[in-house]
Amino acid sequence: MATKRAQMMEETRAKLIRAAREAFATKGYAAASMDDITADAGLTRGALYHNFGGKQGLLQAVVDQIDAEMVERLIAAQERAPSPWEGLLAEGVTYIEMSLEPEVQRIMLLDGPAVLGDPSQWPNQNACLLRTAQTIQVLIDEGTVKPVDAEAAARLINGAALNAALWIAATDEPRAVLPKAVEAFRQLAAGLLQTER
Amino acid sequence: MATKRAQMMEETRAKLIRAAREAFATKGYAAASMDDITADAGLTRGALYHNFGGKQGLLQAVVDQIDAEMVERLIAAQERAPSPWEGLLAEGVTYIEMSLEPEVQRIMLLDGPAVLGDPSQWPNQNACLLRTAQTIQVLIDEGTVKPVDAEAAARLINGAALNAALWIAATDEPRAVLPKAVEAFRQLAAGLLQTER
DNA sequence: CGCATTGACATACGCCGCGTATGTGCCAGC
DNA sequence: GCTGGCACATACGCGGCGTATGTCAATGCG
Repeated sequence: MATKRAQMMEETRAKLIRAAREAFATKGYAAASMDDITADAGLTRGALYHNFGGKQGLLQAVVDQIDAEMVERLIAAQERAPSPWEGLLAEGVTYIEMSLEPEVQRIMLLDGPAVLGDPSQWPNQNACLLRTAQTIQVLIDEGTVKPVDAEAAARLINGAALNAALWIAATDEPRAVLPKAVEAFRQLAAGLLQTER
Repeated sequence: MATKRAQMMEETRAKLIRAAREAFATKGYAAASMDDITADAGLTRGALYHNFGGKQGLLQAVVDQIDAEMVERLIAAQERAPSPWEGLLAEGVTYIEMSLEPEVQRIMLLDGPAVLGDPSQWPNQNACLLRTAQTIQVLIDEGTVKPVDAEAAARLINGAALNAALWIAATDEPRAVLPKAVEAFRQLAAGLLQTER
């Protein structure tokens, strides 16, 4: 077994991450105090510094966790689709929908990049992005989409979806503009398709 | 003439905004202290609070100023293009290029949204976005692009350009990936075109 | 099985930065 | 020229972060 101390430590980390997710999502990174977070977790700032090195480290851990969950949902969405191309669209739509969740939006799309820098520089290398790039590469190889740079296309696709989500979330009637955004997204994405269809 | 006091006040605001632009761009919003900013401007925090109400107000003023400059450059780029469609592409490319500037990136793309919330909610209503939406609407009216929602398309286009820029800026050789990004952007944007071309 | 060591976490302290309340000098109007 | 008000400076308190130090328990070794 993984020596008692190690599993206690994992438990501690998990409690801190859980409390931090809650606080960062509701109050934002800057407004969330480490004292509050650690108190919620039934600990003190000492544990936080010991496990994560500081506030940024904690945010990084939270980001990594959410990123992992997101990529799992992306994969699920893509696998449910009837074709690889529909899979890419499904990923995009799923990304938009996930970005509507306050937690994702606040932590992954706003505070994350602002505090930790560009997502492509994150230690985890932003699994969501990698996933999309892989999917596009498959489509290029099978001749469905034009031979563009896969990473570039993934970036733009994700960026488009991201901003669509931010826009939707900021409007008064999110459910009214969502279909408009999805439609525009599909049109844009179609630009990647081979012309001789 | 605009009564001496009023123009002194404008001068004060200008000096503060100038110093804040510098500080926010280089150190980031959170790390930039109001004491440093006001000292650079040859003033104190009293002036800052009087004129802008606080740190956020100052950031808002900086954002508004940069946004105005950006939209001016976008218009110039669009007017230089041979056709409205090329104008839209030129706007996108210009947007990408502007987003490569550290000042724009840090203030407009990272800290701005994180601190002030989504750009579409800003008092100025983000002139860049409005501009793109107008351009797209013209293209829809003249039948060049499909009848999608102009605002939605503008959001996605800008979002794609934005993420392309963040990506480029984060890489080691920005000048190498820029053309790849631009190419992918043009392909994506082509998805908006009427199919019967 | 007892002791030393190390590691996980708590406690304590100082500094910095923001916001506000209060003070001061200087321009406008009568 | 005197007064009121405004633009800005000064002074103060509070909260939050980071670090240095302390404490207790678990591990490893004889």
